[in-house]
Amino acid sequence: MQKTTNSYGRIYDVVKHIPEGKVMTYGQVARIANVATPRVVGFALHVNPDEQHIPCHRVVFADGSLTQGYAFGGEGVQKERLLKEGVVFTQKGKVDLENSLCRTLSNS
DNA sequence: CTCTTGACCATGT
DNA sequence: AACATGGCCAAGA
Repeated sequence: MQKTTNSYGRIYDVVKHIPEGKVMTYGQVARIANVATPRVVGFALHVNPDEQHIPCHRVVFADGSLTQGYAFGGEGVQKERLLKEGVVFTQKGKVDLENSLCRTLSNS
């Protein structure tokens, strides 16, 4: 596993491994995927070659806010999707990182 | 090879 | 608290 495909392959693998009801920040994914900067993560998800198998909606900002600028299928759909998965949101419209942030994958 | 842009993050004002 | 700037790395033209 974790074959050294490209940095992208690692990103997709990590994102696909995000458990339901949990979310990860771009920086977190970048760190676990051994990617240089979170920008590459965002870029990788942007190309999104397997959107049906890559839950990019489970990837959020470090603040817990959702993707600004572009949605994978509509505006606000991401939030609806996360809510349906069991992710908790705050009154501020952000993800409750205290409860939904996946840190179990933190690879030392 | 060089320049620009990009689904970010942290800091400063 | 909100807005603006800098820095990081990679891919496209």
